[in-house]
Amino acid sequence: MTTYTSDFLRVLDERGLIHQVSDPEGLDALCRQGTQTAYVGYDATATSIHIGNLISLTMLYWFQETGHRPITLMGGGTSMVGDPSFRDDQRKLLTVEEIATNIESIKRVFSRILRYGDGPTDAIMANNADWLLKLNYVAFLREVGRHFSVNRMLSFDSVKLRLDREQSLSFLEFNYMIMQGYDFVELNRRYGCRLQMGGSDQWGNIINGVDLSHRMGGPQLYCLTTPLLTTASGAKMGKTANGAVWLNADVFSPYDFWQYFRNTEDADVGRFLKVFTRLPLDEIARLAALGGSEINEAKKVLATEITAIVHGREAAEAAAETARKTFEEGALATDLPTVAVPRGEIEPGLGVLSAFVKAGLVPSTGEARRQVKAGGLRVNDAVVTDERALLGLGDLTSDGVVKLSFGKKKHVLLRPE
RNA sequence: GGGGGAAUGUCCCGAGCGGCAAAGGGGGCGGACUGUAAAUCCGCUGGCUAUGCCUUCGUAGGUUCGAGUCCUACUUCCCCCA
Repeated sequence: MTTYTSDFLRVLDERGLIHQVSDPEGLDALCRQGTQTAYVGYDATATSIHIGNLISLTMLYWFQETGHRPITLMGGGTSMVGDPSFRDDQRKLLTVEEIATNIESIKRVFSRILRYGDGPTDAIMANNADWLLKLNYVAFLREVGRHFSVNRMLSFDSVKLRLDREQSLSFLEFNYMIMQGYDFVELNRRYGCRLQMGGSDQWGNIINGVDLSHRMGGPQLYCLTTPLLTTASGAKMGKTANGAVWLNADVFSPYDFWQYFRNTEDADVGRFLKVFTRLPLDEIARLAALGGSEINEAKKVLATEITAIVHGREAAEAAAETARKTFEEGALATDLPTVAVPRGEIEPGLGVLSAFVKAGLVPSTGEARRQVKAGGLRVNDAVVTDERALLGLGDLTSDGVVKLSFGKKKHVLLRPE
């Protein structure tokens, strides 16, 4: 299947967002028959979703753009269990309160990307806690559980890792795929949802839902997954020294977010532009073709466009400007990430090592000490050579801050107050 | 049901005669070179109020001056027999 005739699948295909489709012809035909409904499920296991999730969210965006109705499903119920897919250990169990907090926090990003409301193609926010938590155990087993074969469940790649690693897979977690399968059927009943999308690691879970619908006498459902994004040198995307690249500004600043994409490898620029931004394909082709150091221009466009989608145009421009001042002019950009320090701590002299820890640039004074030896720390652009040096009010620049740098790229301003 | 084996540095894999903060990789971070890229080379890769102190080898006890290393029980997993 190489040529799609529906707007939706054509766009996804052109942008390299399709990894696998359960029935390409069938889905293509369906998408041409007026407004359809599709969903993506999001775990509530953290206070924010990350760039891995941004891809599926982008698919929902294109789904809506091409005249359909997207559903974002919050895993209020499934997060009580935890998805064991491709994990080598059990997740820690979340409390009901943690899940509720996470959902509230996660929701904020969705409304930037999708248009919610009551219109025919307005997005719907659903929560599987609404039906999963009410289920009666035995009734559920008889109605749904009987359609699942344990033999088959054990054959899924998603649990292989766990089994091969000789780690226990609890019955609790084993139920996850059943719940997710049931979600699909339930969303079909409630909203006529016919398609579930997700990352390629969700294929098994989604297919279970497609299967379950069959067995329960429901309509034909479809599954579409995106490729797992890796960088050209093979690393998984979205990991930094400090953890994942989150979409919520309070856990991962727009500036850091912009920087993350600014540092994209040359070989990835074209692909990332297609996957993450909404720029026209001919414009992307032009940018990706830039050679040598000119490709840096394309990286800036990439960074600004994605940041604008997630954090808004204004925040994106600000991040770009801060970066320009810092890296291209070598000037002090006053809106670099800033950490406030009580005046009382600086006045008597604050140890350089603990200053870097306070700024969040290094995790411990031990690490700071090592970095001094390696020449990786700088105060106001001067390399720190003495680990016992003290920072005082005399180190404040004319802007009243101290600029701390870790490596060439990470900068934080310390502001006494 | 019986017998044998495994679990190591809270990223992963993996050595480890009773003196061990524990070999070696991978990954990650920093430096050099560059273009805030890749590749390459070099260094680092438990914590701290630091010539010392504290916490780490599945969990809990025990033997010992001293235990990752020996003993006992437990947990999880693998293999063989039934």
